[in-house]
Amino acid sequence: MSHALTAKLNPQQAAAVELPAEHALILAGAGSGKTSVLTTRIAWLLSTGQISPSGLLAVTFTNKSAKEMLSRITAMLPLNPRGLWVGTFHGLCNRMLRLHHRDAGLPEAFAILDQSEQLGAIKRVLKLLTLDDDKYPPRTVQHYINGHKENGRRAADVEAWDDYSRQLKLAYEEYEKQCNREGVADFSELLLRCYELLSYKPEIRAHYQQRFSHILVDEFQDTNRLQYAWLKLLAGQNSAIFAVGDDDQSIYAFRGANVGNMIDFQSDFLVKHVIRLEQNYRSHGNILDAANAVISHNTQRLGKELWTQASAGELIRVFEASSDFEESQFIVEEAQALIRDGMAASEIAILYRSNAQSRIIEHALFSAGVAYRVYGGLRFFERQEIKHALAYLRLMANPSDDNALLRVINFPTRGIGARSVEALIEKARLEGCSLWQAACMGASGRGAAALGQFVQIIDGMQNRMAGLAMTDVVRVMLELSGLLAHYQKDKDGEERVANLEELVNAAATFISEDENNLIAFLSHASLEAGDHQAGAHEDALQLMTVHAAKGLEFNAVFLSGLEEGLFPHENSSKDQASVEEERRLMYVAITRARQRLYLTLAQSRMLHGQTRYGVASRFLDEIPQTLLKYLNRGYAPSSYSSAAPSSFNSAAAAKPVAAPKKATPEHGLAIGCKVEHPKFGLGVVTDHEGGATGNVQVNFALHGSKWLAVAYAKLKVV
DNA sequence: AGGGCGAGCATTTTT
DNA sequence: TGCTCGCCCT
Repeated sequence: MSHALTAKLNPQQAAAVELPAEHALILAGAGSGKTSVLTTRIAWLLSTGQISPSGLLAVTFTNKSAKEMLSRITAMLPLNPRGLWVGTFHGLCNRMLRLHHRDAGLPEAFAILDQSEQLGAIKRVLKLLTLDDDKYPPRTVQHYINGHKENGRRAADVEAWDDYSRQLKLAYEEYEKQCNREGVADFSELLLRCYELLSYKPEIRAHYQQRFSHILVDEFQDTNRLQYAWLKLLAGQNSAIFAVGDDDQSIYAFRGANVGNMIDFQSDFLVKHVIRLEQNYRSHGNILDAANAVISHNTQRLGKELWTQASAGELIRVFEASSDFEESQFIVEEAQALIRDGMAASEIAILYRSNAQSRIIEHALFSAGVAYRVYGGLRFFERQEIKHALAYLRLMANPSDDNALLRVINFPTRGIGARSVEALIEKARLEGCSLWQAACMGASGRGAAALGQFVQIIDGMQNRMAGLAMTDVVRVMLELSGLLAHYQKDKDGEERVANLEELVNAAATFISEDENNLIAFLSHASLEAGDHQAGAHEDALQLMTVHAAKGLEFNAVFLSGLEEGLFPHENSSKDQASVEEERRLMYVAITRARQRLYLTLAQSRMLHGQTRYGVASRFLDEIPQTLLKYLNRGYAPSSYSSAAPSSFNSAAAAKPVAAPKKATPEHGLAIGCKVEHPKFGLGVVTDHEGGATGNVQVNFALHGSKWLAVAYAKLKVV
């Protein structure tokens, strides 16, 4: 039995799949077949009869990987996917909380707040407490609250020592109260609430601990403290945790991921089995050598080196452009050449460190008429009209949801202005009730009629939804709320109307195992915001940040903006730890490429409305020269002309670029000149003033930008 | 109520 | 430079 499943695996993969029921850590390098190992492990456990489907819990970070895992398991074994506990951390916690909402202290129909809704809720709290927006920016407070929750701390557990921290703590306390009153949970609340449920309810904890004999975790390096604690609690003494991850691909520390969990895991759980998957099935040798060379500069590693049976392949192509404009021209022409040679556009990715870099590339692609797709835009359930519609649906499920009520009480406009809303809020505060209850009590003065009308609308929806299928519930809502009519009247509302109709389809497609469809549908909408953009499957060039590219692979990859300050980002080049994270990001970027990798940089770049002159990224220097092929080495700052022909068979030539506008001063240190300083090292001249006896501004690779007196600074032109 | 405008700001992001 | 946010004006 096991032979059939593991036949296609290499010895390390097979060993991992067939490990005994004990804690294990699988260090899976990029492209080493980790998903195969994870899914085959599950199939092996099930098919050898070691566990039944209900004894298994597999957790991932994204819905995409959860779906991928499910479909691969069900392809190997005939199983009902609904019975399997395979999902995201948030999805699984939501599932448990719905089942035990009473024990968790949540209403049955609790709503899930996404990031922006949480921010809105926090703004209301801050307003209530009359905290100054400048001193307590909502985003900061949000970060503060989530940070504490992700470390398992309730407001009561937070220490406050001065006025500032006392106010923050107070805001957290008020926010907690507000969420409880309204029956809503934000994303981190799902995890924390579930963790507390398991901590405080021994019988529930015992139930799940006995039930799940095997817990499998994907992308373990991305777990935060709370997720780790949750896993530990769930595992108890009897389950085996099978954790798969890659410390070298840990790129989410900024949102709480704690790579240290991998080390803690080994000691906390006395892990006996550590298996390294180092054979890479994705990239050619030169690409892997480059990745290995770069990542070897990191000090905090568990240790791993990728290798491949594939040939060395092509050299990595480096293009140093004079400007960001020229850089994007180069990328577009080169990509067009690849497409002409038969490569599918969707197999070509253009990666960048920050979203702002996409603009100029998009412009170049647009001018050249090349189809492209940018990842990272608004998603379906994040659209304004969909949010409005969902708010009505939420009110139908739970009218005490003040967030939802405030969103739509006057949308479409029905004469409930800011004054009426203020009065309503005040009334609810005095009565200690929800806005809905306050609204039901009726209002005095102007606006009373409008408020009554709103109450009737919601009541009407609730009355008519009984016994209806989800699609009809959505239709009734669109009708009675006036949303559909509103957008139909709007001359630019065509797309929004189409999206609302799409929402009806989404409801139709949504088949739930849950008995209360509306609540399940709303959870689904909050937890899976949907695809990033329409046309996902068109044949188009793929544009995305390096972060977004994690987990993906392409035949050809352009990695742009390889300059100090951009990549590594200047905000991350101060301390060693963040430089190491940037380096892991570089490692992720390089390992996305199967056959061909381009590294591009620009000497000058428009950033925040100013032209900046950058120095080549340190990461470029960390790649052995023998792996690189400079497409335009030996350019001169005043006339770089074209690159050597570099594509398979075309001469994609970069256009010559005009010389710098400012006249060259007498000392010869023109803008763009590379110089070396005895103390600060290498840099680039970015500005000058006062002629031969004046000053020059130099942007040093390792010390940032400085003004220096030409007469004294021992600058050497290099 | 909704648009216009100026100020301020500007990694990375899933759930 | 280009966007978002909030405020003010109509």
